[in-house]
Amino acid sequence: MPRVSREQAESNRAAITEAAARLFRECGISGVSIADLMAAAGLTHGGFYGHFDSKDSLAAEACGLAFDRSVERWRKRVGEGENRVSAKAALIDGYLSAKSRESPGTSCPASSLAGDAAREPQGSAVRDRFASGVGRLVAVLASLEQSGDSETDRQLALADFATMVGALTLARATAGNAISDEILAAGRKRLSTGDTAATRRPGATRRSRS
Amino acid sequence: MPRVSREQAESNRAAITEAAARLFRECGISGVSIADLMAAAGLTHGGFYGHFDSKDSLAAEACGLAFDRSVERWRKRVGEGENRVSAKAALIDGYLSAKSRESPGTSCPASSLAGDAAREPQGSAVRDRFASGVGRLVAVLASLEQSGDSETDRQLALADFATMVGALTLARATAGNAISDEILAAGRKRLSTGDTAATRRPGATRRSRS
DNA sequence: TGTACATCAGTGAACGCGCGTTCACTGATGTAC
DNA sequence: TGTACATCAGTGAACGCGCGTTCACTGATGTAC
Repeated sequence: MPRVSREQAESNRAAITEAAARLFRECGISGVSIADLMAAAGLTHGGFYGHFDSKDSLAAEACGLAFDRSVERWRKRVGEGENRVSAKAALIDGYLSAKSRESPGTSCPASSLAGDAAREPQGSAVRDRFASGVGRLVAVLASLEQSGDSETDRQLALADFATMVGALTLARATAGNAISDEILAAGRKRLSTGDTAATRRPGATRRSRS
Repeated sequence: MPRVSREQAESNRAAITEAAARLFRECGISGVSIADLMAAAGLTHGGFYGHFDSKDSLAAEACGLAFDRSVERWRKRVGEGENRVSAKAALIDGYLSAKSRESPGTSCPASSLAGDAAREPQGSAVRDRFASGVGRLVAVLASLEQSGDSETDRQLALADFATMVGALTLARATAGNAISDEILAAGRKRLSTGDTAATRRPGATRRSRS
């Protein structure tokens, strides 16, 4: 049955990358074997090196693909929002949801792959894709801020993104424990109302907002 | 040379756990072998099962130990602060520092082990220790809030902690790229000034604070 | 206190297993005429 | 358009390696008298 059309081969390659983008996010890069990956794409393991130089090289491509998809989805949601505030609220509520917590394979790679990326050697392809992906997601978030100053917008977006990634990551690591839902809720509240310790310090007046 | 005093054996066991608490945070649980661990404790790999039932069982103990140390350090810093505000500022500045980013082996396990914990099966000992550790760190943070309402204090602490963990995790995953420092700085600013998009929305008045 | 012996902490070889990677092979695809 | 042949995508066995775990062994420690 071997020797397949060039078109089919290209589609097989894409299927491997797609499977990798999902499985690496679900199980970690070292948690998935080449055989697992190929089986998920409907192939046997031997053909792998006809498509990729190494597992690492696939990991970099899969990481890039996962970020591409996330950026794409964020942009789409932003386009659907009535205004920046509601678009941002939709993004945050989707991000910090139980559904998102339970589907690491299809949700934000900045959360599901951060641990893997942190342990890749500096200068590795996976790390490069990761950093670039984070930058692109932050840029989408920054486009929704309205401080009037682009530097401030970026700082706000970076802090918001850190809260989103931290809350989702911790919620996943504690799933099954009551604190997991609490973390998601606290993250949503922080990002929608802006409540922080500083705005809550005694003597500070709380502003109501629409 | 074998057969060592009971006292020495106990100290060897402690050395293995200490090494594991450091190496697991640095390299991930699956990134360190039993032989690595034992060598780091000055022993050979064969003696491992005289001390622990399995690698998993050691991982749980090491995870617990790492959190114990973090909680201890946080409490100590809190005790040293002149007041709650300055204690919290010291905690945050230490947490979101380049030094902390570069020393995952001795800093907060909530950041360095979150990815590992998320991929452990639910109900596993490692996950239990992780969730319990997160709860204890959040409790220390909550004791520094002063909203006047303990439920609110807890929510503020959970959101702050998510920001801290997210910023440190992302900073580690992007270390070597300019965005890494930006993330740490944005996290520090958010947690010290309370700036969020909501407090920055046009028309919102910023309060100055001491 | 001193002696004789049982215990058991640590050693290092060995186990089975799964991994990333390689390779000889197959036979449908693509191409040259 | 049809034929003959070279190409090469995919197969499955095999490779070397490192892993978690087991085990027979050693000899200092701890204990019973």
